[in-house]
Amino acid sequence: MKLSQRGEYALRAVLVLGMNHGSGVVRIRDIAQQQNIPRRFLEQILNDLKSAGFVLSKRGVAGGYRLQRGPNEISLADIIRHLEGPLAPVGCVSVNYYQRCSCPDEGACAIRSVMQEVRDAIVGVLEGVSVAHLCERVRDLQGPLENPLDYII
Amino acid sequence: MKLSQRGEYALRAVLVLGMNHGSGVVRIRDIAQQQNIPRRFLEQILNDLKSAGFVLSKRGVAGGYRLQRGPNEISLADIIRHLEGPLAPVGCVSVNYYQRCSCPDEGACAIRSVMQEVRDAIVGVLEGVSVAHLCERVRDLQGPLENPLDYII
DNA sequence: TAGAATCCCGACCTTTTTAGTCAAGTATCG
DNA sequence: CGATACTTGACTAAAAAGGTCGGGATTCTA
Repeated sequence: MKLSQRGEYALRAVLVLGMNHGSGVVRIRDIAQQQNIPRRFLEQILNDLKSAGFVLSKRGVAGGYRLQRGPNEISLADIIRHLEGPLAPVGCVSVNYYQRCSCPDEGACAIRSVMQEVRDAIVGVLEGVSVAHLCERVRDLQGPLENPLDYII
Repeated sequence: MKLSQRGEYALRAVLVLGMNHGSGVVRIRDIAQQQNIPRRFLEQILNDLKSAGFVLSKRGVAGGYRLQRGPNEISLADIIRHLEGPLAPVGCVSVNYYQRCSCPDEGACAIRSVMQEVRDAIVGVLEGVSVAHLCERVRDLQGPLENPLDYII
């Protein structure tokens, strides 16, 4: 039931971009430094997020990344699904990535019905939280600061 | 956010033992056949469940496995935790297997607070379902049958 | 228009995990 | 005794995880 390191890094990076939304692009280097993420690895991840349409990039000297859509249009579920595949604990209860399992009778499988509930619980939380919500939480958790740049994400 | 094949097999096997609780032991072979689980692999898994104290075994001709504790004393959370480790999606919100993560300030980490909720949601379901509950669901899902042996799990 | 900064892309690498398999041994029943 | 089951530990192949690296393509600025 694990989120991979890659997935966690992606969320942290997106959150940084969320906090800086509206004020130009942010460099990979800065995100990596602030978040303790290996720079080269983060490059790879952001590239992936870019081809998935979550972020945009700008090349050259004043280059960097920013969110493509608004922070309130991206849910954590979206991001994690793209990076990790199904949110469901087993394929046979996944809505987006259904896969039949090897049990004798799927329709009457009790384990499946429990996993269904687990899936719904997970999705319920993750669909309900957008990047914008996440940014709000950052502000709530850290109290009001003078300078937006001082927020530690 | 995945349950491994091994974990799924374990749950299925335990459920079979749950359904047969009180009527002696069940052979590996029978569980494997009924549940489409590779026999040798299942041996390994049951052994693991045995050393963890979930099941007991009996050797020899009329040998097999049965639950060690009562079906209502074993929750799915227990089993999965033993097999897969933490239920939490990230180590920094795990109660039983806590591990610090690399983010700058864990206390004020917004992602962590969301993952906390995800963890609680997962644990909420899985702690609440015992093997006995699972057996009930089997009966509910399949309707009342003549012979207890006819239940397909 | 050169050069520095930045993203871009694909290949590569190492370690760990997953999903099994297998052989030989030990206990038990009849 | 001998057939039947569990026991134990080693072994393996394939995939995933977690990165690293070199060199290319853009863009800004002096």
